[in-house]
Amino acid sequence: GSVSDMLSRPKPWSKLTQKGREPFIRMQLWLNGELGQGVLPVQGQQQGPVLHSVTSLQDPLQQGCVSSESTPKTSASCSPAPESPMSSSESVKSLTELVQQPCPAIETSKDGKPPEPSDPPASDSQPTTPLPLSGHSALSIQELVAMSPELDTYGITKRVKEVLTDNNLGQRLFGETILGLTQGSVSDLLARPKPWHKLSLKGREPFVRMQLWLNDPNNVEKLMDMKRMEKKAYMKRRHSSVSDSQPCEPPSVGIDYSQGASPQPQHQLKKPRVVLAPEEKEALKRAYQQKPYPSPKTIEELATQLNLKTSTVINWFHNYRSRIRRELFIEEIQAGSQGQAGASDSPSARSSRPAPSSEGDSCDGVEAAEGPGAADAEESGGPAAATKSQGGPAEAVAAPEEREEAPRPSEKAEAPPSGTLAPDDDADEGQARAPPPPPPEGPAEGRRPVPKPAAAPREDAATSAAPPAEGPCRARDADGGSALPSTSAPAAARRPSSLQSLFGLPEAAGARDSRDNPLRKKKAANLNSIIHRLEKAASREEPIEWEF
DNA sequence: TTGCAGTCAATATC
DNA sequence: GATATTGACTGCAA
Repeated sequence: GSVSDMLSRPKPWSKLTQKGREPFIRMQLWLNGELGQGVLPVQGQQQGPVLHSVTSLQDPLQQGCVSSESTPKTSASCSPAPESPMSSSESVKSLTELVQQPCPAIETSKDGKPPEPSDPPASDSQPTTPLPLSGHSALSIQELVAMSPELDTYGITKRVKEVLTDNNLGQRLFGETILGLTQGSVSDLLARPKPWHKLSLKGREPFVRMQLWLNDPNNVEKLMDMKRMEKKAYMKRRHSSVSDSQPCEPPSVGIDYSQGASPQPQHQLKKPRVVLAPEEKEALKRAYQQKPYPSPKTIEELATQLNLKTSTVINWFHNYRSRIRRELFIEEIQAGSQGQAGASDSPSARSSRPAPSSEGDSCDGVEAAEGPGAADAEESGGPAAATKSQGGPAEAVAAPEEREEAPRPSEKAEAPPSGTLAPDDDADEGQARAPPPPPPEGPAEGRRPVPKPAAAPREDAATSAAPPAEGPCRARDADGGSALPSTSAPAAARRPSSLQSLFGLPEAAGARDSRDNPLRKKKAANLNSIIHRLEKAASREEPIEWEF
């Protein structure tokens, strides 16, 4: 009965409650094939009156970046050509904001008349800023996300970046206004988008929002308006404060910080940000290479030796693993996009970005530099082919053992003394926890004095801990030394030793172009990821799908 | 309890 | 001033 009623007497979008809109969204999705295929042939109705708005909603998602497959039919069918962008944009809004507020005038009348005249830009845009999704809006967006077809995150971010730069719009404004995220998050998101399938529902939300925004014909204007308004507000504030002459009160709560009474009010609340010294990072990286998943004991030791809080060490490992993983994703994407051209792997990536030191860094950051081209070659051992596709993972997987050889003694030459980290058991434990890959091989714990910069005493420990075959290490084999040592980063100087040693990069050591760093990192990361998954799989026993 | 995803927000860099 | 980096935090899942 409800269906009948709805089909025969659809209410205009603007008159619908959030709940009332739901069926229309579902219908639209269904029409687009996003929902299970229906049995009913719906054609004619597609354009059905009501849907317009709904349709638009959907469209936005589909256009543009939807990954290839999904879109086809949809677009065709549902978005009647004429669909004025407006409508879609509107709908976009609707999705996001609509729900939040009483409806913006989006009316739907039958055809997509743009009921709501192009949007009154500024004003509404701003007020309506979807961001902070709260309540409903949040829900709706979530629903949208859940039902959204696969989006090309890389493509979306690319376009967003273009639009922002072309129009001189900042990440902060965009993030706060459109995504509800801070500048840092936006930057990160735009620079390192994860592939859609690796994102959680929550993680997909920003991409859906970006897609909607991209499809909004007035997107730029709205943002510009926001910008203007912000500026005005700022000026206004400034003026007022000036006029007051007083140092105006700090925006927020500042308040008492001045008084002596409570010497610490605010301050104490804020704990100073911990900034790890390069040496410390190095040490941690080395430790990571040996054991991406250090045992509590190892963590403890690392913390002690580096004079850091254990929580800092723990956080560092979490962040590092996570970031390395992301780097990999990007590379995969780039590789893929670029061509899959050859072997997907690294080559591409690197080629594209020669000096990705940056990325690399994510890991190490430090040295990335590398020699130009050459590196690549090397890295892949065989040139290109190798890496990614290949090697990377695959091989990795396959061969853990091979790599194992690793223990490379010599390399270490430099190894500094220190040492002792928790090598021994750590090794076990650390990895142990998860069915470690193949560590067995070498109990190598060996603590060898690793060269590390003086600073980090312990690192060597880590390092020293012989590379039990850690993921990373293996990498090296893959291509030859290039791999991991990356960490060595610190100064060029040190690199030789430590890295090599760790990873045993053979000759590479010498050569090690910097370039590899990034590579190595990637590989290392990749390996780690593989290992981790293997471990999980082992524990679970289920087959895993590797996508390398 | 552990690991991870997603973010924030302080800093660094450009 | 804008953007990039990164330590820390929150919430969730296994």
